[in-house]
Amino acid sequence: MTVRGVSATIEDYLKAIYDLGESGVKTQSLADALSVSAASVSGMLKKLSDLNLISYEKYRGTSLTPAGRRIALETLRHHRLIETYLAEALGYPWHDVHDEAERLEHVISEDFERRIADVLGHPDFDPHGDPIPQLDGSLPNPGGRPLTELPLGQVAQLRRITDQRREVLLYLEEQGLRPGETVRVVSHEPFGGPVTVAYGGKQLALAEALAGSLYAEVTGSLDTTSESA
Amino acid sequence: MTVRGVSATIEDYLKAIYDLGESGVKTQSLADALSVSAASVSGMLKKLSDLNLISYEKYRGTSLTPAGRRIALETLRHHRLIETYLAEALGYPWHDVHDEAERLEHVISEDFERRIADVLGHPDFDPHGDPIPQLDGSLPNPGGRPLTELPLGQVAQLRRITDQRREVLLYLEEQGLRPGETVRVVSHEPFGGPVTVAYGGKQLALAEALAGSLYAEVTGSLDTTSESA
DNA sequence: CCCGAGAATTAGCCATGCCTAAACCTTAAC
DNA sequence: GTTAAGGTTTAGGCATGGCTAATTCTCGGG
Repeated sequence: MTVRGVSATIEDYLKAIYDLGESGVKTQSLADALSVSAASVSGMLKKLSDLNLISYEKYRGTSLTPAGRRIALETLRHHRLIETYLAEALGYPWHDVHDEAERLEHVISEDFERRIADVLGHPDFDPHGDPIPQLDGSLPNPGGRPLTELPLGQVAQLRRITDQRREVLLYLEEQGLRPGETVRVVSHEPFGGPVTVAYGGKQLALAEALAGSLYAEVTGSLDTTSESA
Repeated sequence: MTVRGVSATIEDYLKAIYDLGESGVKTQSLADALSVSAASVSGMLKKLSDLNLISYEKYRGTSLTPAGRRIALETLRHHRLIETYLAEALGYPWHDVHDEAERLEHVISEDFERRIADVLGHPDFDPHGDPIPQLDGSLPNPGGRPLTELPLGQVAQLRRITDQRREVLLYLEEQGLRPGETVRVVSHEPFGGPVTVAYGGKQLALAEALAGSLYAEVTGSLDTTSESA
């Protein structure tokens, strides 16, 4: 168990429920997210319900109680602060921070949390652009829209990548596509076709699903030239 | 379980066996060190023996095999590097690093270890003056002798405090007695009497047992004036 | 040499979380 | 409205690591 009186496993369940949505989280999606059998999830949901961390009606899905949400957000804050610290202070590449943070998040003290937040100047976002839950439980607004929803030719700044898979992040890194980059959507083929994005003098065609996990903020509202509209 | 294929519990047992001595470590001392019942220790010793991490004859005490020692040293290296990092990079006070390191040591990757070692310039000693096991398995020579064995009046530099108790470290810190300080033993009363040490313009009388856990290195071999010999 | 004290081990049990297999709901299609 | 499929829960186990109580061993003193 961790510093806060619940086990690391429980923290992982609450975190997973949190980012699977506001309510009606299904057993099977949790099982998938946690790489665990549905039966195990059922057992744990019973337990979390007894602990008043989730509300749960059998066969009906689950959602966090305020107490459960609080723990989920604290854990997420740990995770994202650690990711940021690993990148900023220890020079970790972007795509390597997740796994390390996944283990560290459960064992650091509040003191540790405070100290790295101080060193980092109380950041709002982690290296993937994900918002870091604040001490008061609020979430900074991440802003931006998925590349799939950006008008063609619109110049925008890449803000966030929500895909968590290491290989995907590694690929984007290799292609030089990371938060902060200025991008422009050149084309978006219909029927699930690829999204082509221009940035830093090159173009890249992305699967639509992947493009949907990249969020960019419109900067100057300047449209541009070339093979856009 | 940790990065290295054994559980955090096993790492703790091996670490405890390691610093309880070269051989013939007794069940009860392990139980005391780990705050666990002697029965639990017996069970675990059986298991560690099956894993070839210790050699163990029932009722005869135990000692580490090379494989066990390797894991103990790796864990200790983690622990002491983390302690050093917490103090140097995050401004932890001396007496707070132990508990935090105790949890972190089991979950950091080799990558993390390498990065903090780099940042710290591959130190030989942690904030308590304990030697940090090196990558090749060697231990830097800590040097120094216990204050109880220093000739009266001998000027020496405080190198190491082996007592692990937080309250004790806090006390020494409050008294300004920390590694690096120049000290001189003023008196040592017989029959377990206190050891009085002079440093930084003040004097302090320490219990003999405590004085025995403070190690100092003779610097200039100058004896001095005043109420010495 | 024997005996008792104290240390160590075994026996039997508990909690946590995981698993597979079997039973059970819910729902959508007919 | 019935039914079959699929998702969910229950039943029954396993591994880890802890506990207490009972047993067994070792060793020093007589």
